[in-house]
Amino acid sequence: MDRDGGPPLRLLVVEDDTAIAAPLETGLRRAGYAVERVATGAAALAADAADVILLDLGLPDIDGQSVCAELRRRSSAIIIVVTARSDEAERVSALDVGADDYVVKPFGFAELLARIRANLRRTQLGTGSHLKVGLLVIDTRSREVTVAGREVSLTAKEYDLLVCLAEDPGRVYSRQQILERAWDAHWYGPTKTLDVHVAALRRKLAVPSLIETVYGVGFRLNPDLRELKADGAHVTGRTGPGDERAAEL
Amino acid sequence: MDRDGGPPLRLLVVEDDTAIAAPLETGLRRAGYAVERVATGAAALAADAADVILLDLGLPDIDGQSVCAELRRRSSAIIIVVTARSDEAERVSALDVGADDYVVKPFGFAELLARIRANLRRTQLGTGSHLKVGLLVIDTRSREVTVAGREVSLTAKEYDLLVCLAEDPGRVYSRQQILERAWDAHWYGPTKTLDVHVAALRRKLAVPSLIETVYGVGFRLNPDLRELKADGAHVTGRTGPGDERAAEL
DNA sequence: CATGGTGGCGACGAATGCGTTAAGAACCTT
DNA sequence: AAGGTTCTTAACGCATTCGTCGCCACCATG
Repeated sequence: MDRDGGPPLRLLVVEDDTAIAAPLETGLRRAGYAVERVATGAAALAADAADVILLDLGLPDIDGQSVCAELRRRSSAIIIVVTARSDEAERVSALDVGADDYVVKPFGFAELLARIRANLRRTQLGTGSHLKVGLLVIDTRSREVTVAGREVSLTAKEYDLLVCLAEDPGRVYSRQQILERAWDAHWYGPTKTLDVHVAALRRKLAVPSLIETVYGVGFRLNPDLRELKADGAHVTGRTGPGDERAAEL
Repeated sequence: MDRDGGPPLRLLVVEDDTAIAAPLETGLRRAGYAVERVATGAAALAADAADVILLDLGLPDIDGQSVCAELRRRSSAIIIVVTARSDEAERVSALDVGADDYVVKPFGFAELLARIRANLRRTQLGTGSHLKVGLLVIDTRSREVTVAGREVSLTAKEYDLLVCLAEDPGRVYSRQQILERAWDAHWYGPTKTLDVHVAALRRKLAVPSLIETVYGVGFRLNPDLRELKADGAHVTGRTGPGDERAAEL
């Protein structure tokens, strides 16, 4: 959890509500970050350079989106915006103007740490704002997605869903986990809508085996798909049903 | 919950009702956690650092939310609050001050374990993604299972069952225990279905001695099976021509 | 060695999970 | 307000998995 070696990463918290900011600050400090905190957009823009910026979009002075855009203009820091539950539009537009990621209130502290780490990992790997999984390339800045070089245009939900899976290729996510990440933090209700979106995604990506179904569990992104096979076949890959033949190899 | 040979995760239970805490404690211990238990908020704040904190909000001394906030201030542990069904407001505010998740009373033990695991997975603290027992390797991230390097594809129940046994190799689990963990917290019906699944597992794993039967008690995973011995028996190793049990369902 | 209790496993119907299509609801744009 | 997207829900058919039953093999007593 603490990354040892090297100077501590500088983290800027932009949050006006002290009740939220205070525990956040100490928690992040504990996790090994050098934390600075400001309460307004103006102060954020005046603050020292940071490696990671945690930006609440509901600020008292300047509207969050402008702050985000301006911060991006001045620095290449990782910007993670914090949004209220319902505000999908705001979230998307923040991402459009340069945020790298978002967390939805109320968010768990552990989740926040995980998101920070995930983004750090990505940028330190030199992949910048790109998420690559075999044939699939996701530009998280522009929200552009290409499969085998061909660009695909996705809706907001489709994109979120895909990014969620792409953040850890090969890992199996339950429906609940996906819904919590790409829909709402504590989704409660039917999960059928997810299937419909998965179907839409598969159709658009045009490589059916990219998103695999793990029967009775959930979905995962196929990490081993390095080239376009003429696999006209439909449906799923791995964990096939009663596939005893796996025993001989 | 063996995280690649790392030390056991430390788990703190904050609960004043002994009738609830005691079984919880033993159950969690059995699941591989190093459990400490305290009965008051004050004691919780004084306790040693933990990786996971299970916090009942209805404490006798300090109000739960303050304890939660203070715990978060001091540690980046995963905090899971326990609330009564009705108390949604309290639950939400606990999440606001830093809790990572919640479970609602009355909760099933299996659900609790699942919640804990889910959060560990999320934080990648629990990246003990590999469960190794001799020939057997379980990747809990991708749910891939290999025996002596051969990949085996399992159904959801088979996988759960295997993981349950693999979490403490060598330990003998009663049928009831296994059913409660891999099926549902309160299973009262016949236990015959378990036998059928064990049979399926043995067939798929193709190493019959991996899952051992303890007559009159239950099952256990054989922890001492370090290599594939081609001892006399024609059942192991390569899928022989006459061995239709491993080759066909 | 007979006997009752226990475990192994094939088979089959029931239950569940999944993919798809289509229709309504909510949203954004014009 | 109309026309377009996008999201959600319902419905249906198919595929897979699960739980039960039945039969036989095995074990532990006396």
